[in-house]
Amino acid sequence: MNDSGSPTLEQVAALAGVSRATVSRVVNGSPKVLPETVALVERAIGALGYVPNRAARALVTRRTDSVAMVVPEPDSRVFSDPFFAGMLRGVSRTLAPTSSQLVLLLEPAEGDDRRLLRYLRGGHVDGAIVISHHGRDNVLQELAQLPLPIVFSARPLGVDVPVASVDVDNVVGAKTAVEHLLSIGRRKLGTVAGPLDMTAGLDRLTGYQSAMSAAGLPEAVAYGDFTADGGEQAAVKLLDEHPDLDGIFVANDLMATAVLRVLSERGRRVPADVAVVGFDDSVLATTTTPKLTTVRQPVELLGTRLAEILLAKIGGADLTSSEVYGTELIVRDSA
Amino acid sequence: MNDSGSPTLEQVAALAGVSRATVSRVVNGSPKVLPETVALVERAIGALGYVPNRAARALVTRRTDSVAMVVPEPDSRVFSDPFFAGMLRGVSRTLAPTSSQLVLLLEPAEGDDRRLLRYLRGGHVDGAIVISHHGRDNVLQELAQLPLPIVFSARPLGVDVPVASVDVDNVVGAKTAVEHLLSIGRRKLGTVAGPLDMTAGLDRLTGYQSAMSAAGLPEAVAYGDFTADGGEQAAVKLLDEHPDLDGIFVANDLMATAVLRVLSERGRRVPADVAVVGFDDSVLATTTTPKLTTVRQPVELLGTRLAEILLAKIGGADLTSSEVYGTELIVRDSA
DNA sequence: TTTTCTTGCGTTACCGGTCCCGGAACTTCC
DNA sequence: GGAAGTTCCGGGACCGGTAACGCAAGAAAA
Repeated sequence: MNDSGSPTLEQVAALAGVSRATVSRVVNGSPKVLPETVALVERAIGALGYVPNRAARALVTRRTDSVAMVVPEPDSRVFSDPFFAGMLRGVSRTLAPTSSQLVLLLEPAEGDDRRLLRYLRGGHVDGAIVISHHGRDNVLQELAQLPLPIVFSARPLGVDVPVASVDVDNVVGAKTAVEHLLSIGRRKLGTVAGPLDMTAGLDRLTGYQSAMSAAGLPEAVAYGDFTADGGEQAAVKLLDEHPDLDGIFVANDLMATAVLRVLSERGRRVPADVAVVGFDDSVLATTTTPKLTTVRQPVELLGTRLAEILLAKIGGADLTSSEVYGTELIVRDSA
Repeated sequence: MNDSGSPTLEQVAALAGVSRATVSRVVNGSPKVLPETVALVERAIGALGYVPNRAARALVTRRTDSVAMVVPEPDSRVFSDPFFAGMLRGVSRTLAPTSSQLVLLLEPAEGDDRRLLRYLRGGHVDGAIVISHHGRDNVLQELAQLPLPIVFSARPLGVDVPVASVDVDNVVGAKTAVEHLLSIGRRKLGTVAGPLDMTAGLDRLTGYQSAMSAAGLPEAVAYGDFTADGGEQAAVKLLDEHPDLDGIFVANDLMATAVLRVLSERGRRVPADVAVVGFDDSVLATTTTPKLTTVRQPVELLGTRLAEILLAKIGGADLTSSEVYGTELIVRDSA
C-alpha cells in the first residue's frame, strides 16, 4: 500500500503472484486469462480492496469515463425547473451502469464562455449534454463545432451545423392543447406565449397558431418570459386587449399559475368562464386551484435518450439527427 | 501535437525552447522564473492552445480537483426542490474560481450504496458534499466515517461521529412563523408537520411546539411527508380533528399549497378564516392564491458555505462544527 | 518427430504531467 | 580574487495504469 491511500495494481499483482499486466487483464475482463488465475487475482483484489486509479487509466486510454452536463446560462433557473430535474434523472439512470460519471458545468457568470469551452476542449470529459434553453447564445454555435461528442437537449436555435438533439414535439403538444380547448366548446382562444429565442417558446406559439388557423379563428397573443412575473404581465395585457376570451393556452405551467391568479382577481371563474391549459405538467400543475390541465412531456425518457445518444457518439457513432418525442395532454380541472 | 488532440507540455517546451519543468513552473505560477522566460512560455502556450492534462496531473499530485455532490436518495425528488437548486448555485459559484469541478452522484437505485461508497473511497474526488434529507439511511453513518473530506447539508440524523454540516435554524424559523400567526391574533393553531426522519421535519415541529407551549396553547398536529399528496391527507385529517383552527403552520411550501386547496374546498377563506404560513419560500409561494406567507432560507449562502468548508477541509483544516443560519419570514397574503 | 499454431502470461515502453536534485551563471562578502 | 550564496533552469525519476510485443509450453498439423 502506498503511503497515502489505496492499493495499486502492482500490489495486487505481488499478492496474487502474477504480473501487473495480468491483473489489468482481469480487471478489464479480458477473456485470455485462465479461470484459476482470474480467481487468484480476484481474491487478491478483494483482500486489498483494490480500486483502479481513474487518473492513471485516463492518462493512457485517453478516455475519462465522465460526461459533462452543460448549462450555458448564468441564471440557472433551469434547476428549479422540474423539467430539468426529470431529465437529469433519466441521464443519471442511464449513465449509472456504464461507470461514467456526470460532471456538472454551470456557467457561473455572463461572459465567461471561454472557460467553459476551454474545459470541454481540454479533454476532461468524453462528451457533453447541453441543456440549451436560450437560442441567442452564440456559445451554442461554438459548442456545436467542438471536436467532442455533444448532444443538445433541444433543437438549438441559431446553430447552422448539424447536431444531435433530443426534444419534445412542442408544436404538436401546443396544438393538442388548443384543440382540447376547442373540443370543449371554447372559441375565443388566446395564448400567453414564451420568449421567441427559445425553441419551446417559438414552437408552442406555432402550435397555437396552427390550430387556430385550422379552425379559422382569430389569434390573440401576449408574450411572457416563462417566469411568474412575466406571465402575470402578459396575462394582464392579454385580458385587457381581449376581455372576452373563454380559453387560454399558456406556454408553461409557471406562467399558467399567474394567469389563474389574474383571472381570479378579475372575478372570472376557471374553467366555467375561462378554460386554461398549461404546458410541462410540473409540480405546479397540481398545486393550483383549480388543478391545471396541461401538456406532459416524457422528461425522463428525454434524459435517457440524451445519455444513450451521447454514449453512442462517444463509442464512435456519427449521429446528427434530432429525435422528437410526443406529449400527452393531462386533463385536470382547469379545462 | 500528438495525433489525437491537444498539445502537451513537451511541445510547449520545445516551441519555447525551454524544458518541461520550466513550462510546468510557468503553468503553476511558480515565482522563480524570469519574467522574460514566463513571457516566452506563455506565448508558446497561447500559440498552441495548450491545456494541462488533468489526468496526468491528478496521477502525480493525487488531487483530482473535483468534488462530489452526493444525493443518497433513490427518489431524487430533491432535484425539483428549489431549495436544492439554490444550494447548487451557491456551491457552483464558489467552486468556479477554484478550478474544481462538480461531480454529481445520484443514487440510482435503492440498495446500491456500495457503489457510491466505493467510488468515494476510490480517490476519484477530493471531497464530497452530501445532501442528506432522510436520516434513516444507514449510508450516512458510513459516509461520515469515510477517510475523505465531507460536509453535510443538514445535520445528519443517526450519525454518531462528529461531522461538518451547514444548516438553517429550522426550530427558530418555525417558531417565528407560529409567532407571526399569534401576532395577528390567531390562537387556534395547528401544524402540518414533515416526516420525523428528516431534520427539517423534526426541527420545524419542535419550533411549532416550542412556540405553542410558550404561549400556553394546545397543539394540533398532523403529519405529512413533504409531498403534495401527503400534505393533502394531513390537511384533511387536521381539519377533521380540529375544525375550528384559525391558523396553520405547514412545514413546507409544497404541502402548504395542498392545505390551501383543502381549505378552499371546505369553503374556508384564507387568510380571513384561516391564516396559513409555509416554509421554504420556493417558487410555489407566489403561484398560489392567495400568495403564501412563508419562511425563507438563505439557500445560496448555504451552498456557498458548504463549498467553502469543504475546500477548507480539503486544504487540511479539521472542521467538524455545524454552522446554522437564520431564516426570514416573508409576509405575503396568506397570513 | 519436427514444424507451426495457439494459448496464457510477463516485459517493457509509453501516457503527460510534477518535483527533487544538481549545476551553471551571476552576486555578494571577506 | 576566491569562497559562499542565490537564482534560474534542465535532467530524470516517478505516479498507476494499458497495450504492443515476445516468449515458453502445449496442441495440432505435417
